[in-house]
Amino acid sequence: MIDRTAPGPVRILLADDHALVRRGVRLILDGEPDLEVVAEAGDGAEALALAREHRPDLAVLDVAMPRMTGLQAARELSAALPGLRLLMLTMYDNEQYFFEALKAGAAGYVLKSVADRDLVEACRSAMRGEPFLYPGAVTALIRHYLDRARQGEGVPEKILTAREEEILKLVAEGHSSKEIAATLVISVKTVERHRANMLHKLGMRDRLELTRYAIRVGLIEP
Amino acid sequence: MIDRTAPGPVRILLADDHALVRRGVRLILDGEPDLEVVAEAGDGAEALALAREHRPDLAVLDVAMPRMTGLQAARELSAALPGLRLLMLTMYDNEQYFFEALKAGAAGYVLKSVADRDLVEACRSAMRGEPFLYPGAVTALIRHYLDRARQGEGVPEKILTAREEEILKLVAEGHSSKEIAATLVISVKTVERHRANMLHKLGMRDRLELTRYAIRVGLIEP
DNA sequence: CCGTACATGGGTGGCACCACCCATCTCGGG
DNA sequence: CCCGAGATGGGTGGTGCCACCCATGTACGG
Repeated sequence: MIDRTAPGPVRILLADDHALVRRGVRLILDGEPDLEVVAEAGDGAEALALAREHRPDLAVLDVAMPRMTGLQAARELSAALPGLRLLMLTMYDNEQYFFEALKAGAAGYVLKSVADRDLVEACRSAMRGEPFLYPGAVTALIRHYLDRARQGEGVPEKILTAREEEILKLVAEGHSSKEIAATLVISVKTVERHRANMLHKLGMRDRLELTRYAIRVGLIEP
Repeated sequence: MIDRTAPGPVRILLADDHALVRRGVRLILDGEPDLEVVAEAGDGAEALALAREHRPDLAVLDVAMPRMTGLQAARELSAALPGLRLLMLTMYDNEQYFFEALKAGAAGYVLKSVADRDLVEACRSAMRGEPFLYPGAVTALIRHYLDRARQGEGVPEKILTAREEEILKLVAEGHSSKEIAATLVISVKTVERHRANMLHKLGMRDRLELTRYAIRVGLIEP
């Protein structure tokens, strides 16, 4: 665990699949004297590896990344490096995602549509241990959630299992059951089983509705 | 039309719905002595208004924006301001998008996953009147297309007919061929015919891809 | 230690989707 | 005045999706 009472800027790991966005965010953060980007990752797996290597104080993670999403990465990061603060960066103003981010241990949730000052403020809030979220008005909601979570109480449970989400992503990307089965090295029947379970859980009729759902929750891009 | 032989930096209009991305891209471009961002827009309509007001030399447009997509904005911009150079910025490495961008009069097509140097180079290429695109290898393809467009009518014709769009909307909303046929009071076969024509035109495989397309162009909400 | 949740796999059958083939009618432009 | 584009409709056949049925193994919590 890093000693945050020590002087020097906050050391930040930045993960986003778009190099252009990374570059821009880095310029914004490095422009602040108390913030410093020490590593950049292009996906969740890389973020995990770089975090182990660089031991940053704070990780700023894009939610939608190839290979491993920012949410998965957040879960792994908070397990592997307990002292690490997490800030989620996303394009989608989505409630489900938001709660998942909190459950994954994120200290804040920042939309890409916010101004650059807000990102800087979110970083500082995260390091102070304060929750930060985009509209600012919903802070009470978060605080309430965090309080409940601290007491180990009921949290908004995940609708889909990890495996189901994995398969949903592939379904929504347009892959056939056969293709998905080949990718995951499981039987076609199992893929169809998971898909059927998701359809039933979500009250949907076909993979087209699943696709729109996946887009809504930010699992894939349209 | 602006006199590009005059000295001074290239005056750029930047349009992206994410303020954070705008800020980052602006920092990248303003870091170059020959490039200068003179206006920022958050959606296509705003881009159009700001372009009329500021008369920039170059517009860098995100493809996916609310209200009016970058592609629509590009079409309107090239009609309203013939001297304006257009550069499309996108998250999607998608061939269909790419050709639509060219049809809309774009001089280049840059992925957000590219490095910042490439964006700067793309801006300079666009101002020199050279095509720029991401892999670099397909340049001949673009040049060929642009040559044809210069001689022939540069008018970007609509890809889908009105009837096709009507049916696409219903398809993307999840209605079956039978339901659509009943709604429009035509035969199931005709619905399937239109759908097949669209699949062929757009180079797609199934209605799932059509749905994502409909969401992209703003025909329906996810 | 037992139940529940989760992931895995199989079989059958109906139906929608989609790719081919074919045709007619209308309308506007060369 | 014809010709191409668009809208309309039909048939055949393959394949994938999806709804039912069934089962086994593992892991975790009460």
